Amino acid sequence: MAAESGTRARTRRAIVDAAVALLAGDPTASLGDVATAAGVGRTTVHRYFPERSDLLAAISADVLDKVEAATERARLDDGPAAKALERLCQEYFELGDGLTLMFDTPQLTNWSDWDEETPADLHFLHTVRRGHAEGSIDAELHEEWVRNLVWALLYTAWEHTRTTGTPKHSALTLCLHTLRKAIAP
Amino acid sequence: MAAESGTRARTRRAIVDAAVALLAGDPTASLGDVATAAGVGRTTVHRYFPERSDLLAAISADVLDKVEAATERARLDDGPAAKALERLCQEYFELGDGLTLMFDTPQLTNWSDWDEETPADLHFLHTVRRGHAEGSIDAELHEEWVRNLVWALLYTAWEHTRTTGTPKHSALTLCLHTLRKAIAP
DNA sequence: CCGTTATGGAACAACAGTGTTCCACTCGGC
DNA sequence: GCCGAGTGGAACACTGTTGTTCCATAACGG
Repeated sequence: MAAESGTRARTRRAIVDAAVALLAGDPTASLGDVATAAGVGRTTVHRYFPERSDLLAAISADVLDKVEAATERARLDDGPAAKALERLCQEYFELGDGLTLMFDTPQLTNWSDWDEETPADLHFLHTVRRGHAEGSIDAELHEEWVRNLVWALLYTAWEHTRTTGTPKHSALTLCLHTLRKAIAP
Repeated sequence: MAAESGTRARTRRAIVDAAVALLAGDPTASLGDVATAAGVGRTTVHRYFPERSDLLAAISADVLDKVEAATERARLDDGPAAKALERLCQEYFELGDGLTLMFDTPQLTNWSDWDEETPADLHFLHTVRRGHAEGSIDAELHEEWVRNLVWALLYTAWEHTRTTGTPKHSALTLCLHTLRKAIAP
């Protein structure tokens, strides 16, 4: 795909970012709302994303990119697997709204890209197996369960900040504390 | 409220039950879909619940009732608090779709009834505090965090059965195993 | 068995969201 | 400054959902 002009790239980003923030709060928000939140006209949104599904696909790809990048940063292959998962948890926590969105908008993850076998996912599952082998992760907990558990804890942590007003770092601490104990052998 | 005729009570139940099952899968399902799922005409749905919000309110009340009943059955005041929470987890797990619905349809819980201070909720939080005092629950984990954690684990367990095809009892076992370790001091 | 009670279906108006077109505008970069 | 890329807004048709009304008919109960 040809490189977009600076202006267009910036507008596209504004729309996608606004959409993520908005849809995280209300997955049924209208395109008009997205346009307003992005500070652009509804027409412009349609210019970039002809159909709603196109916008959703773009969001999906965007979040996927961020997840992959976060996974890279966690350096899953370094040190004990249990510690690696904690690092990953910290990185994922930073994804914020993107996290919430993925969690309660399954239609997004069932998209073309997420063949349930994204590189990040495979790397994650592999790390859990490594943890099982080296004894740093409870062998009773199946790989998929650990994956779902991590996502659920992250979602809970964000939810916790929203409902109780707990500062983010405290929520993250609780999240990591809980994860550490849960996966310990 | 005057007792409803047997027929009406039965129809009302069919509609509410169908709505819970359907909305758990897709919170945006139309009233027509609900009617079909319940095996009644759309007109009939409107006869019982003039507006969509009326149906939602009825569902909310219904789920709330079931939560209260499940909480009763768990006998939270008996034995160690940690064990009590495990029993509660088992009872809540049986709520099935109602669980999913509450989890990702916050608009329901923000309804009139759920003043964030339902009897079941208060009893739950009180039990956690008891656990803190008697030392059976990790004092680092704030009451609200434990509550959110339990709900998240339950949701995860159900999600796990759906995506991996794991039998329900296995998912519940994983859920309880994880909870036990997470809240242990 | 007969009347009340409950239901299903069709038809309707109203509404919100979507997707499209067109035109006037403004902003950025050469 | 100028030109074209990029934008905003108005207007439109279209769709699906909602909520309403009316009537024929099925089911239930005494």
